[in-house]
Amino acid sequence: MRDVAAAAGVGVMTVSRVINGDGPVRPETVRRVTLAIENLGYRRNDMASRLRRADQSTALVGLLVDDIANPFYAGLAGAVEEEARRRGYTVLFGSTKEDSDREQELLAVFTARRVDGLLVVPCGGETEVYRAAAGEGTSMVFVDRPAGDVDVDAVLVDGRAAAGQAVRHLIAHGHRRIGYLGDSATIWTARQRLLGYREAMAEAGIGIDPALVAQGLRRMYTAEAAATAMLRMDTPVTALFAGNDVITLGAVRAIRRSGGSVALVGFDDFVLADELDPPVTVIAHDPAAMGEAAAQLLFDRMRGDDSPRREIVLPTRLVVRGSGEIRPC
Amino acid sequence: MRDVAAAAGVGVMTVSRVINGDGPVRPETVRRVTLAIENLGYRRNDMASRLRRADQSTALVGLLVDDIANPFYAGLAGAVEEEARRRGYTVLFGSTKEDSDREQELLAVFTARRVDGLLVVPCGGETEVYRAAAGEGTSMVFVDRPAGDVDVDAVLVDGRAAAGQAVRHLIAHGHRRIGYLGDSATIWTARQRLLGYREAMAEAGIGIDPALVAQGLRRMYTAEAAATAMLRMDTPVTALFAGNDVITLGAVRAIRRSGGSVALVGFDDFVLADELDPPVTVIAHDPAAMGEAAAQLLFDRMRGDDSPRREIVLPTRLVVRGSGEIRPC
DNA sequence: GTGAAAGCGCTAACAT
DNA sequence: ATGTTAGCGCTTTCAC
Repeated sequence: MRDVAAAAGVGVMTVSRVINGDGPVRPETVRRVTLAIENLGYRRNDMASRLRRADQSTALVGLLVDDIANPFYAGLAGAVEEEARRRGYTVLFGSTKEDSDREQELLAVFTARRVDGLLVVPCGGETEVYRAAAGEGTSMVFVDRPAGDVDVDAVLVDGRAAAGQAVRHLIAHGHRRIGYLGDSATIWTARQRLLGYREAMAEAGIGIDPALVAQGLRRMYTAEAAATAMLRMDTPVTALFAGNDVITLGAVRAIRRSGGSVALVGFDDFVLADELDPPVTVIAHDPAAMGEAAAQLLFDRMRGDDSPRREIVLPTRLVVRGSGEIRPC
Repeated sequence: MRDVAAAAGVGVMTVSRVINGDGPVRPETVRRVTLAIENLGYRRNDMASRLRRADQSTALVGLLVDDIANPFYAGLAGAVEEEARRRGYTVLFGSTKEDSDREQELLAVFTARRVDGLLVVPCGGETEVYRAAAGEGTSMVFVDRPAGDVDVDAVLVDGRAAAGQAVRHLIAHGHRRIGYLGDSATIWTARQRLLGYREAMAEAGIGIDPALVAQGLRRMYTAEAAATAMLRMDTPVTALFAGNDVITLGAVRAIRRSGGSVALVGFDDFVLADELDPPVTVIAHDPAAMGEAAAQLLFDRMRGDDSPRREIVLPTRLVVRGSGEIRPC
């Protein structure tokens, strides 16, 4: 910048004014400075600029998801980036892989960079880390899950009600031996969905066989194995409820390989669900809508909205396609 | 930091030394400073710290993809983030949505933030922007596609050869009326794949009917419509080659809806490809491997490797599953 | 309209 | 082992 000022024969302050396009500068001076900038290929250092600025804003938001490679979080991330870009913000992102240490590390890195806002899919674990990360000019919004009793906005779906609806749907089609396939119990959404399953079963007066409840399924193949085991029991399941998209894929594979006709309702919609045979009945919701809502909430907070904690519950809907309407033989 | 220094009764430099864990400080002093840090809830401003540092590194890398919501780029992003995190770098990301203006804007934002490295899936357009972005302490690597004649490393697959292999595979199964469904001709990969298609057709002495070449398909539904049109011609296609994952999904839908048995080979593998009926034959390659290779190359460059431009070509393989082996009736 | 000086939060280079 | 001074690249404040 000093070089530019020297080349244009002006002070650094004038260069600053020209770059920022504010403050009074004579058109002729603007031209000279612009020319010098061109010639020297000068580009302002945004970090240095922001350091001295009054608003103390970095125009940075951090996004922490379970795993960006998962289509659900990828869709969410796409919406978040879109909202951020529209407002002139840049997105830092990280995948926690459901590891608290890693989450804490990423949170520390982001806050050290003084992000203005934080969008977090919290993994189960100590909630103290969130309190430490938020505050002092850093707003925070939870996405997909809340975290303990932390006083932070959250955008969620009612997985408990939706899972209940899914399981009641299976029960209505004559099933009583219904298997639950879910993610780790450390994850709030997984617990909620299991709760919905239990409630629907209890409502119908069906006792729950512990062998029909598989938890901790983090990958498609483990889900497939768990589903296969349930299909090969002495008294096999006649229906399965799968707790998320990845698990549903595993269940689809297991059912197809078993050859039998077993009912299935999955949580989360996915591409090609309607092209499988049978098409897969799911509890659908919109990851992009979730990202957008969360981003909007976050930017409201960043703009100074200090109203009480808000919890936005997005709708889910049961998409009937065929796999969930198979009756037990 | 001054507050901490005052509270601990030391100079700011001692605080700096304690935070960075280097330089000689008496254990007793360390304790006092650490305590003051705890009490005041002090956290170093990473941006300010890096501004003054000698290496002039921001520990930031930028990732620019077509669309993060697309599973292919999401997988790539996951690998990039993993490699970056391992090395203590943070990832900024953006989706260009194949819009040159948007790409240029994001590149400008990233370079203004002085990212140490840039991983870019370049969209077709002026190549001048890349020259402007790279250089001056910012390394750059292209992923998935090169850009014109810009002297920048690239990690690619040989889409031309792979597409040729796919089309020859269809020809070997007796097809002559083979439709090409591809993305915009502005995209290098799309052009390469079309080239492979043309070459394989020419090799077999099959003239290309322009009506069988559909380009510019950016979404599943447009691809579906284009495929449907080819299936409903007076002399319909007996086989389709789909230029990417999204287009393949559209083609699958079109074929299933048409009810006929039309052969299909798709570019890019996708989840559930083997669970469809018929299972989909594809040209498979690994987005995560691509992200990893690109990140490694980038970090090598950032470490000062100034060897001539490298071009890493990752392998593809034809995964025979059924849809590509259907013979014309 | 423009420039000089001070300072954002921190570290390099030298003191002591 | 610790403190002091200068300065990273920029903007604020205030003087001209």
